[in-house]
Amino acid sequence: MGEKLVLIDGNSIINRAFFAIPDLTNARGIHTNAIYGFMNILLRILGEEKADYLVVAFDVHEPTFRHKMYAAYKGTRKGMPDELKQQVPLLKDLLHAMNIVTMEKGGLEADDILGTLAKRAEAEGFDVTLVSGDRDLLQIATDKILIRIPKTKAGRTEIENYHTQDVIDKYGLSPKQIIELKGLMGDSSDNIPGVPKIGEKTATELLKQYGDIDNLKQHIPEITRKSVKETLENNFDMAILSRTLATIEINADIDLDIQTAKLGNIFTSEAYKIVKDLGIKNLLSHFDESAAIVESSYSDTFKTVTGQDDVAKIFEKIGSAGSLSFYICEAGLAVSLSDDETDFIPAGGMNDIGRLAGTFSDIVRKKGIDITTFDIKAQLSFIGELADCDFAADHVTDVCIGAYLCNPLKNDYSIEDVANEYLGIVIKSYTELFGKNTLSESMMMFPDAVAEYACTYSYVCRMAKEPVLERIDRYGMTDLFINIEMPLIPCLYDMERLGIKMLPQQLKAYGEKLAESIKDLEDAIHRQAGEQFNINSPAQLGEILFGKMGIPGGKKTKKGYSTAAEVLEKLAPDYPFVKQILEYRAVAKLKSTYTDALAAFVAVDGRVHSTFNQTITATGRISSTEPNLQNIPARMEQGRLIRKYFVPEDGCCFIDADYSQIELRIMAHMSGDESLIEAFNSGADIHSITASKVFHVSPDEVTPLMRRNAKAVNFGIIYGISAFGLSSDLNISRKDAKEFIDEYFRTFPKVKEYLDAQVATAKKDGYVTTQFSRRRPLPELSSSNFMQRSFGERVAMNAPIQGTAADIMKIAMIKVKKRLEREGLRSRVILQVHDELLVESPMDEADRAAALLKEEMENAVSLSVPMIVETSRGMNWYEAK
DNA sequence: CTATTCACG
DNA sequence: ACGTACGTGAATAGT
Repeated sequence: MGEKLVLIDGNSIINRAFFAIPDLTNARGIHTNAIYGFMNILLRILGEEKADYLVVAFDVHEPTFRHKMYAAYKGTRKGMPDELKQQVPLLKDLLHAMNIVTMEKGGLEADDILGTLAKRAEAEGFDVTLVSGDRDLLQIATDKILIRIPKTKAGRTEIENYHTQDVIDKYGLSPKQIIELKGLMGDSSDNIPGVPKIGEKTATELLKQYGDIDNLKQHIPEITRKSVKETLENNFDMAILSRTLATIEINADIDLDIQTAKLGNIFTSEAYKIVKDLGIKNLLSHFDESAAIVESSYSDTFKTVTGQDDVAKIFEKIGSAGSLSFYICEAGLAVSLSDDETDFIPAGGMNDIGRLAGTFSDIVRKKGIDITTFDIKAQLSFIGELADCDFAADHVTDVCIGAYLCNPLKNDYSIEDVANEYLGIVIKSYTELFGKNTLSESMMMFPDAVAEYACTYSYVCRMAKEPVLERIDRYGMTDLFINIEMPLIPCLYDMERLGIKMLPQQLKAYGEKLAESIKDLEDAIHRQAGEQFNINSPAQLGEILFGKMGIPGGKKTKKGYSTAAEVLEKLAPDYPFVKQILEYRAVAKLKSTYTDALAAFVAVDGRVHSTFNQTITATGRISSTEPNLQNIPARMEQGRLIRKYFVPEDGCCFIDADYSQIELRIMAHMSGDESLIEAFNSGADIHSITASKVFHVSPDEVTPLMRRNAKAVNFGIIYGISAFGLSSDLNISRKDAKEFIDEYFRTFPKVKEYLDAQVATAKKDGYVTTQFSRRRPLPELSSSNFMQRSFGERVAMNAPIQGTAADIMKIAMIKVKKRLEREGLRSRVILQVHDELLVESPMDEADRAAALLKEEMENAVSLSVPMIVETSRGMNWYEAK
């Protein structure tokens, strides 16, 4: 048995991967699907073959000998989309990091390099495996050269294998005759006009009979089928040319000592870093072992401190430090006092975590030390006293939030990503270190790893602070960071800590009522369907509605019929059955999400403590989870009743303060459109005024329909208007929708100018910004894909508006908190729902609190239109709206 | 683990 | 010609 050489057609495989795998984009907007797909195939091949040597060949973007032969030749590089083209150099970098040899040569295609290497290696006694998606390569197959062609079947990659006999079995022709076959059939991608239009069947038959094209020429007169005979007579030269173009060069001038392609360790730490940097999570596990050998000289500076005297010394040092970074968790406290000193004090014994945290907080507060950490809100459960510190004025730096501001598009912000992106070092992620174990479990099982984890966390914060702040500054977001994002943290922490009182028993009772409706509806639906089925399953429901019952509905989703409310609502007037489905859905949703699930979140204090996340949204809004209190039903009465079970503490009431039309007002301000500004200054209902102006009628002639249309246009404008979107929303023709939009823009010309300018800026700079300089990158705008590009354009119009509204609300929250504290009131903001604050207020100060709220929110910023806030009061959330 | 659906602003 | 409104989170079904 000879040694084995594996050859891979880089261009062919990456192309195939690109089209087979759905678009994957990492946080920086870099497409990675083709790299991922390529690596999957590569790793699979290497897993199946005992390869001793490996070469990946690529095409070069310059004319090959085939172009010289035939000017119209397009070869394999035609039409490579941008998203794919960008991935090629990245793949090469990754391959090089894996110590894999790549080859490319001017004037040659990858095929020629592979053919030459394959034949040469065969002659030297190697076994060769050649991987390509291109069937032309079959001409190279021998008993020693295996051609492997990956194919995607039903989402799974299968690889077809061809030695000489396999080619004969499949095509009835020898490998050499494959070239003849290509010649006769021509190759549409070679763009050769006039090549005989002979199909595969006919061509194969001819070749079986006559062997090759040259011999066939002698026998053309014998051919009985007239059309075949004519095309051959007329286009014979082209067949010869086509054959020449399809012939793979096996004696190309290539200089490669196969020994240099010896396969070594491909899972290097460099490769790990690249894969991690590219954000291809599914690939990372292959490289896990290398993470263990990643150089970590910085960890020499980590120390675990236990003795009381030593611990006291550390706290002394903390007291005399001007600034420090830290990380505190149930396992203990890690503090970085300089670039080469990070100490970890484990919790336990005399130093229980409460005491450690208390001592630490006291010192930091008393001395006014500047502190840096990563996600401080999650650590305030230990060091809550620090929530009273001045988070602005540089006293607190949260590196996590800083990283979010610099790029708000990532799915998550982990300390290891920051270490990689800002420090260029690879650290082990939590999962890599502890798997699915909690930190407390890991403390018992691997105390040393926990210590190292805590120290690394603190160390990375210290080292990343400057680069992160530098980038924030370069992006013009220093003010946003220091004066909005940092001071917001205690606001969110307060809302989480305080929570909101709920009445779980009453809520459950309402749930029971809903359960009865569900049962009735379920029975009625099953009866009419004539069978039992799971109404909650879109697949089963679709089959019943559009299959069994024959209701016209058409397909809409990947997997079959769409049963979304949007579709069913159109059918409801004609089919009472469909209407019942909709009712069922509505009630089932309420029960599952808003009674049962919500009641389970009530803590021992009788309140629900949601988590408010500051680093989730692309626009700067905050989000709420476990439970999400920002999507409690409000639009439908049946759902809105849920709000009756959100109640204030005894002796308190709720005050709800709502920004009126904040996004439209922001658009009026940012566009500077006089008509729109004037409309807001007049104080009347904005949708009615819009209708009056757009439809050219006096304000008292505005019909409800006109107002409804104007409202939809106003919404559409904010979302990044398109005729299609508006038409589907209003259920009108696209032409009519376009009319509305055009008329709107004629009425408010500067709005159009403004929106166009946002898109233009986005295209030029690659991002848009809010009034307070918050940045939203738009990688989609450079896409060659129409749909993605259009999406980018809509986002360019929407993000500055939605984002500015988020900025303003954050400013208001900070001001409201400060003012409440300054005035010594006990009223507290307990919820934020994007343009609304819910305040729990003792009865005796409710009037003051309401006035204060309105004043601070309305004057949070000064725009060219008034900010109007409406407040209302109630003994539950339902009443307070 | 992904797709579908639906609740909110 | 292409095929969508912007931003979220949670429950459920089914691979």
